[in-house]
Amino acid sequence: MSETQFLDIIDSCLATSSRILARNITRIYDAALQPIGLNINQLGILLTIQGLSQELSTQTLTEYPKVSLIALKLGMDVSTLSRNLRNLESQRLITLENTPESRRVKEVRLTKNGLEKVMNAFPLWQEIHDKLKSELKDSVFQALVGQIYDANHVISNLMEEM
Amino acid sequence: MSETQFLDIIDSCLATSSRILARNITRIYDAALQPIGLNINQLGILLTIQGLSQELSTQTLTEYPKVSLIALKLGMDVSTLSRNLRNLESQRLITLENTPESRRVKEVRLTKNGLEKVMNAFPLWQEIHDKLKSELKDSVFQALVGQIYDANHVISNLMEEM
DNA sequence: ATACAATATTTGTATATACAACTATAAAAT
DNA sequence: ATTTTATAGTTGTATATACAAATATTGTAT
Repeated sequence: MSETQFLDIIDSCLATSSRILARNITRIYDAALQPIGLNINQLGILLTIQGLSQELSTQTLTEYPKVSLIALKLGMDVSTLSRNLRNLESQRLITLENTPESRRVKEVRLTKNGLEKVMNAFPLWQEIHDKLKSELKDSVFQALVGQIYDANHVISNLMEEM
Repeated sequence: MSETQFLDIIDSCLATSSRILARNITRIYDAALQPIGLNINQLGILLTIQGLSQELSTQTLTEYPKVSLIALKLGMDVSTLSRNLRNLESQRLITLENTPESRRVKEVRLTKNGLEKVMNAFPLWQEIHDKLKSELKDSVFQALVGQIYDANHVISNLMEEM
C-alpha cells in the first residue's frame, strides 16, 4: 500500500462510515427529544420493550420480554443493555422482575410512567423522522433503513459463524 | 398512536437501525483487528490523520491536520476526539504539538510507530473489508457506503441550520 | 442425590460519546 | 494600546459500549 490514498480507505470503510452516520443521526434525534428528557437510545429501548410485550402477548404464554431478548432485538451486548436498563429503572420508567418460573430470568416491562413518557416522546420522534425522511429524499431514506435492516441480518449470521 | 405496533416504529427508526448497524459492524472489525491491538475507531483516526496529512501537503503550506479538522472529517465532537487522541498519544502512536504560528492550534501527526501500526493493520482491515463486501453482495455494500456518505453530507448541512 | 455443565444477568475494566463549562490564546474593535 | 470578542482545545459530568470474569440459578449426568 505504498502509494495508497489513505482518505480513500477511510471513505470506503463501512465501519467508519456507519459510525459517523450513527453519531450524526443520534445527535439529531437526541436534540429533538431533549424536551422530554430522554435520548434516542433510551426511547428505542422503551419502544422495544413495549413492542416485544405486544408481540409476546399474542404469541406465547409469557407477557413480557426478558433482558436477553431485548438485547438480541437491539443488537446490543447484554452487559450494555443491563446498564442501560438500570438507568431506566432508576428513572422509574421500567421494572425488572423475576418471572414466576425462574429466579434467574428477569422480565422487563414499562411502568405507567414509562408508557406515558413514550407517548409524549412519540410526536417529537415523528417530527424529526419525517423531517429527515424528506431531507434525505424518501427513496434514499427507505433504502438506507431497508439495507441497514438487511445488513444487520447478514451480519448477525456472519457473527454466529465466528 | 393507540393501536400502533411499536416494533414497526423501531424498525423504521433511522437512529435505532443505524446504531445497531454501527454496533454490529464495529464488533466485527474490532474482532478482526484484535491481533494488532487497535480497534476500528482508533485505526480510523490514524488513517484520517495520515490521509489529511497527505492532502494538506499537496494543497497548502501546512503539513499536518489540526484537531478540529480531524473531528470534522470524522463527524465527531472535538471533545470526544480530544480524549481519543490522548489515548493514542499515550500509546506513542501520534504526537500533538503546537504549530509554529500559534500556541492555540495543535497539529497532529503519526509517529513512526503509529505509521508502522497502520501498515500492520491494513491487511487485517482489507481482509474483513473484502469478506463483508462479498457477504453483503457488492451492490448492497457499495450502496450502503455511498448512501451513508450522501446521508452524512445531507445531515451535516441539516445540523448547520439548527 | 450430588456433582457437573449450561444459562441469565451483573460487575470490573477500558474505551467512546457529547454537551456544557472552562482555560488559554488570537483577532477585532474602540 | 487596551478592552472585547472569537476561537482551539481540554475538563467535568453523564451515558453508551463490550469483553472478560463473577454470581446465581437451572438443567443434566452419574
